[in-house]
Amino acid sequence: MPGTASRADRPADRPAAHAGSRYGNRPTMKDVAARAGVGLKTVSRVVNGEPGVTPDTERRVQEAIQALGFRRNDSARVLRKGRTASIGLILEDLADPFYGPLSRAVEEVARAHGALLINGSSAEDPAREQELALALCARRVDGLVVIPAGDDHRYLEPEIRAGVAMVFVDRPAGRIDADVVLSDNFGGARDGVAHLIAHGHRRIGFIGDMPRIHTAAERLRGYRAAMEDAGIPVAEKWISLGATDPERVRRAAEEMLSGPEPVTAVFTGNNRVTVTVIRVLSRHPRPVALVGFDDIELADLLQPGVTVVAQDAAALGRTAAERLFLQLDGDGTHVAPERIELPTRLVMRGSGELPPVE
Amino acid sequence: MPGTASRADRPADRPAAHAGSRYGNRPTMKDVAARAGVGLKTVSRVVNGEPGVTPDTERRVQEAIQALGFRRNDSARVLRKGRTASIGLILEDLADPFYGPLSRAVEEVARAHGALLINGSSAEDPAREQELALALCARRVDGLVVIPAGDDHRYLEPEIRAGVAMVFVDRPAGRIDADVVLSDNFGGARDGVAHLIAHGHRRIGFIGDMPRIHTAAERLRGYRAAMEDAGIPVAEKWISLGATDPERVRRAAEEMLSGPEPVTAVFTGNNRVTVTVIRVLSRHPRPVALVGFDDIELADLLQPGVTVVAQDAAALGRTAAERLFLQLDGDGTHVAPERIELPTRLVMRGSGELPPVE
DNA sequence: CTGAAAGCGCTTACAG
DNA sequence: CTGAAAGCGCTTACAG
Repeated sequence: MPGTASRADRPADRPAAHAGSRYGNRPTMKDVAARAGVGLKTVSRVVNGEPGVTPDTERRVQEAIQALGFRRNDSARVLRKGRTASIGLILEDLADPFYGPLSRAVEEVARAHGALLINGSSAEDPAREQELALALCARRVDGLVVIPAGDDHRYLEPEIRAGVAMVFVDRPAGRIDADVVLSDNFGGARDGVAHLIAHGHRRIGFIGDMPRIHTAAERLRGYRAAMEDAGIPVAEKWISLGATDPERVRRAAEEMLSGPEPVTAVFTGNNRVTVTVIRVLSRHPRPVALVGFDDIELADLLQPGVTVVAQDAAALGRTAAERLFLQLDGDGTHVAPERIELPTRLVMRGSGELPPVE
Repeated sequence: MPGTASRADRPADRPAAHAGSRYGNRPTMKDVAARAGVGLKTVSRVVNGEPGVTPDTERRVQEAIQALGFRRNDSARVLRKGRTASIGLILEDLADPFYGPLSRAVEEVARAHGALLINGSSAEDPAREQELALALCARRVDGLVVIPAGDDHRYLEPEIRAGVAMVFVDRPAGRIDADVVLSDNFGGARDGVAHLIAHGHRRIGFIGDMPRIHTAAERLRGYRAAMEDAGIPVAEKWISLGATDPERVRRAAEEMLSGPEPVTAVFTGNNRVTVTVIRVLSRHPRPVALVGFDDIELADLLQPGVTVVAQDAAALGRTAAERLFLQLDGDGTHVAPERIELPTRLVMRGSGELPPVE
């Protein structure tokens, strides 16, 4: 007899499980209900641990679930419930050691709130950031943690109005009012450069990232402030901004280290720049002092140890994610956007304490 | 007049957007259809760029989309279409520099196939791995790339039967037949240890991860093979396996470096162990040779440079993800599980070429 | 070229 | 304690 009890709703000629078919052919609550001889709602109650099911009924449903290998389709559930229990994280590059701990911290907070994390790398491309962010919104993530690549986020306004929680980290949002969690880039850089000045340097180079990146601009501002505080006029040839690829950085470093009045110290604007400059300095004939923004692994074991302005990537991620869930878990009263700034820490290891050598 | 044209289906007293409500109150295709004065299917056609809509109709629909700020709910779309265009990646710890590039590589392949990536850290806990994997299956990811924490993956069999693509990376699947992408852990370790032997060492220590982890066991096997090939009997006190936390590793290293017949060289079983051992050796009175499994940043700048057996984390991720989409994009013919092994590379930088010092 | 009806797999709001 | 009906926001399969 065609159309058995358990699969009455499925034609016998339904294609077998294979790539391209609907989820193989997974059993649904309807299948479980048919097999257990109960209603759909009863299965739902058992699956979700809701009360009001007799032990005997429950047992029959559980047996059917086991026999069929049923697993609730959370994707369907979500459509009905409204919340997807997932958040998105858009960062520059998952492979960058700075973002690993940040990402992990966001994940831990999400996990504590029962949410999954969807990760995406913008590759520092504003168009790709936007594409990713909107794709995640289309998937209806509950919230988005964004490390901005672009400087105009008005494209997210409709999403925010629609109720998507949003927090920007590491760099502020562009042209919209939103929660932001930053390191004290200005203060950290100023302290790092002041540290070099305190050790007798006056010709200090600054090699940073592209100036359109907020952190790069802020750190440069810190450099200028420290120099100005010390009454040292800055020669523009001491400053080099641009991509952080090794070739560009190498050339920049070699240039400011040569000529009649070379710099005696360098302040590097982020971890990738620091690594390349360390390589250049290791082959340089005379000692040059170095302070780098961002900590790097093994910095303490180099000769000399690398002095850095360290920021706490995990704390940035954690703070941002907590802020996100604050928006999400609120009672509906609007949470006013805030700007949270985390302190940096000067870690002295030797390279920043070298005296100037002419 | 209550119930205007555009929102005829929404009661006037519908709660305003706030946390907890359904997606704020996003417009749906139905809203767009009402506003444009067309049918639902026409909106669907325009949104999905399907043919068969007159320019004039299309314009009206586009205007309604703009005015309402409509964005298609991909989560609903997915329910109907079957494929979610998302894959999951379960790894040990996103913050570990080894997994960053691997994860990024998986993301790039996913992106090329139009899929999003959901990341989860197992924290080396089999229970957490299972919880995560099943949660992702409940979300109906199309496929799963798993770096196993546990050694029994039979719990995934129903999911595989249901059509979820699955590839294991870095470590093999436990007790199920599935695609696996590995580095040549045995061969790499054997070569690394043979390299130390070739430089005159006989008392060589091995400090590795917990033996239940496949990579740790394989690398130890490589160590033993190299020693046996050279006819060197291994003293068990030269071998230390366990957690990779700095304290444990430090004690293990100090122990085998002390006593009447200390080791003259150490082979370290992964990047975290290597870093700690470098710290120990930097304070040790006499030079000790070192070869580490996994490359580490700045290894070339240390004194001496650190010789390593490098594996290509990005290639592992890329290969695994490509294999996953091979399963997914297939024509339905079953793809037989394969075991793919990627070569490692011995990178000589100095520490592995030090002669034995008694 | 266009649209009404049915359905994806669940939950909600009710009614018994 | 239990279940039939309606609905979440889309797409599919048809019919005009």
